[in-house]
Amino acid sequence: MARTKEFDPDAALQAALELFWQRGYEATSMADLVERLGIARASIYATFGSKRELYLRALERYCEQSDSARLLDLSRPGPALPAVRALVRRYAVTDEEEGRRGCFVTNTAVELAPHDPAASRRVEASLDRLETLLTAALARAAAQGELPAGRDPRTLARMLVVLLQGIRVVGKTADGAPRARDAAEQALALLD
Amino acid sequence: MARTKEFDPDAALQAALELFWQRGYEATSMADLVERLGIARASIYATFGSKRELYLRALERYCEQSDSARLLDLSRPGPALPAVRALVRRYAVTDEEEGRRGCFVTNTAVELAPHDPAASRRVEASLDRLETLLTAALARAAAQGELPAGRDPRTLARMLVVLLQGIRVVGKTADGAPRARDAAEQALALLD
DNA sequence: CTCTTTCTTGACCGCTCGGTCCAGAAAGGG
DNA sequence: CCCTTTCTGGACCGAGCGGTCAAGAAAGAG
Repeated sequence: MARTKEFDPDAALQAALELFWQRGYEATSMADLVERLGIARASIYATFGSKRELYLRALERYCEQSDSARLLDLSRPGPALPAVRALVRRYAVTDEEEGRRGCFVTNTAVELAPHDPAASRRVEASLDRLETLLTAALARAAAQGELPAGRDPRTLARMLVVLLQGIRVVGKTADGAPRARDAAEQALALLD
Repeated sequence: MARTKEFDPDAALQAALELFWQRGYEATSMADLVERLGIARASIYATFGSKRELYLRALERYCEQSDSARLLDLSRPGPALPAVRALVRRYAVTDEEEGRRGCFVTNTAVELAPHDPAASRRVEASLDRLETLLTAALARAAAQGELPAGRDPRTLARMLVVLLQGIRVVGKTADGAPRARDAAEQALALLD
């Protein structure tokens, strides 16, 4: 009935996600996006509405991707504690470029959440989701006798969630890696 | 010999600090600063050079202020562990406005450090300083028998530094407070 | 008082920002 | 094949950006 889109909106969203993730919201201009996505300005607006809406869509996509990846990591049958440990350690060991980029949710929490309710809600949802997944894994660990007595899965999960956010912050600086690694190992000592 | 300044550069810097702290670098315009500082645009440029230099000066000032406050907190003679605990807890319990503002160093780490070497260096210096202060306090605690055997003060300090950064991140969202509180208490369990 | 020097003020600069518009291209239904 | 509909590309928009400048006001030295 009418002309079809020439570009793949999903690929465009992914490209936008990567740019916003790397540079943040304010520091990314529409001109940057036009260049990176390889499509015209008007097509971006026709497809995504506005810069802010595009950002929020990208954030949503990021959350979906990392949520499903973490669900996979933490829900494998068998021992639960090693999976938790592995996840925390993976946050702690990153190369410098990865560290500079950090976590898109963390970045959004700091840059936009304080004055953007929609962004804040998504950040909150993402943290909740991670906390829930970790709590479930730790509860499973407790049920399987992997956890010392007297540890509360939810409280432990909260500590880990907060610690992971901190790791993404200190990872932004040049020599953040050793700090992050030590911090992760020390926190994991609470699981022994 | 010549006309004297009519405004107090120190007060102006403090006002700029508060504005940058609240809104971040990119989201604060020179027009905002002119309005808030109550002095003319050109006077700001004559005194501080550029928006970026003003920001870095404000950051430096913030670091000096919080460093000396924390030095006072952590260097009081007597038991060292309660001071550490109190500091961590003070990070964890904040009202909503304080939470939204967060920590200026954390904010800078996320927004500017990845692409501004000068900002990155200052963030790093501030984290180093906090780590050093905490390490010293924990070493003192260990020497006074307040700490369980087998705990390394530096590693513990790194864990706390990272955790505090995380607290400042989750505090940005609406219901971050309970998460932060639980996380702090759980982490402090490592000091028992 | 006058001269020199610095500070203050607000108009002004070129540029980039996010966002819109329109003319033309392309695709499918009749 | 043509007509309707949507998409594309780029020129274009007003607003706001960071930064500069020139003219006048004020203060101390002589």
